[in-house]
Amino acid sequence: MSDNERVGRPVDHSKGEAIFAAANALLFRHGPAGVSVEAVARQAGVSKVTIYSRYANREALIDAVISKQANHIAASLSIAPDNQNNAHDALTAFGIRLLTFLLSEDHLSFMRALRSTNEFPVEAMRKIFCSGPKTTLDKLADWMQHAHRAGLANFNQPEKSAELLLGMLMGLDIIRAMYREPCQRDSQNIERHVGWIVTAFLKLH
Amino acid sequence: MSDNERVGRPVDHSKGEAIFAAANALLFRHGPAGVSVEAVARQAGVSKVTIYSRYANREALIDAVISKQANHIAASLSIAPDNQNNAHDALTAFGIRLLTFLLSEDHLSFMRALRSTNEFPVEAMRKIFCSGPKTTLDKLADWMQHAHRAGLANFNQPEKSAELLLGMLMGLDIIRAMYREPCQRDSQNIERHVGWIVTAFLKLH
DNA sequence: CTATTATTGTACGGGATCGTACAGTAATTT
DNA sequence: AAATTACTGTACGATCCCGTACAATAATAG
Repeated sequence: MSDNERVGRPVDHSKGEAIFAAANALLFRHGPAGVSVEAVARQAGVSKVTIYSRYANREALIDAVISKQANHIAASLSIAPDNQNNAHDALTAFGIRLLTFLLSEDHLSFMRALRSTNEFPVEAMRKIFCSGPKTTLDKLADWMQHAHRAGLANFNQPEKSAELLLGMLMGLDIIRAMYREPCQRDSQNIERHVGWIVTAFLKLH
Repeated sequence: MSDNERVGRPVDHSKGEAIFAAANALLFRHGPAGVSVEAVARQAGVSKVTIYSRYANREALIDAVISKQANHIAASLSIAPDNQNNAHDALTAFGIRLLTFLLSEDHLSFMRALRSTNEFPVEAMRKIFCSGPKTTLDKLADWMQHAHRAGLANFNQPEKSAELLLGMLMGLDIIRAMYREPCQRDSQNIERHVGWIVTAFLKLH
């Protein structure tokens, strides 16, 4: 609507997408240091000015990429509050989804792209944490509280139990990812592992 | 000895220490990107040439800092293979030491300093991983194997059990550290947490 | 003192990047 | 066609950094 009302050459949205895609690829392949405006322009087949017409500066561009990915992660990780018949099955399904995602190239790249202090301010990191791991933890704790009231298991400390289960599921895999150790788990391995962990976890409750 | 045999102005070792300390501080405060040779020289109160007389180039300087810290970490984390009377006490002591270290400013700074792909090559990251988490895991697994043979508990899959315990102990704390969430645990909290975890862990064996 | 080595300060060439400027070209509305 | 907006390519100033060179100074051994 406002597009058709305006005169002059219309904005080429494919350029915007190319810019974002290029920044995304560069960030995940080479980290923030690799996201130079000139490299993005080169890879996107776009002029530098076009980038600056969409983002105030380099930092805003990187923030946009990180932010989008964080939202994507948040959307990917949740446990359905409805599936409350069988604790073992529900937690197993959740665990498989969780580990599959955590060990996916997408997520590993994202983790590697995250840098420390000065590249990304504490505030931005916290935002990502809240929309990622924090949300997952909270939703899992909620689910456990409901399951507890439904008499499914003895989750009388849902927050602690939720964190315990997450820790048990992840083991050292997150640390391996941090240090870029090659991932050892295929999907079958994940299923076996999650099954074992959930069984042990429920034995404690 | 070789110092006294040589003629000419002797090397001022305090300069070397100042350079290392400055590089260390800059790396942990601002990450690799903040370790410019000029900044190190400035902060160490030393000329750039003096730095280049000790390190071949910027990368060698950063490598030295990382390497030293990795060795320090490796030395800090081990479970004594002798304490095999009481599994609960031994594992609790180990867990407290582990968490205390993992949540220490030293280690958190180190983690934050570790960056992704291109700043540090995969090879360097692997070296750090092996001398850090890998060693800890292996030593714990060894301990469990001995404990199993001694009839202390049913650790018939020591590697899996060791990783499980580590995951249970860490929970989401490592992830919180990654995202620079403020650490919530004081020493009392750590003791309570570890006690609870070890009790649960042993209940499974 | 002399020879020798360590260290400093300044300066330089080479490179990369950021963000902007400018003139020209492309696409669209009126 | 005229006006308007989007986009390109090149170039530029500013900044930062690396690694080296050079002359001068400091500290030691003989």
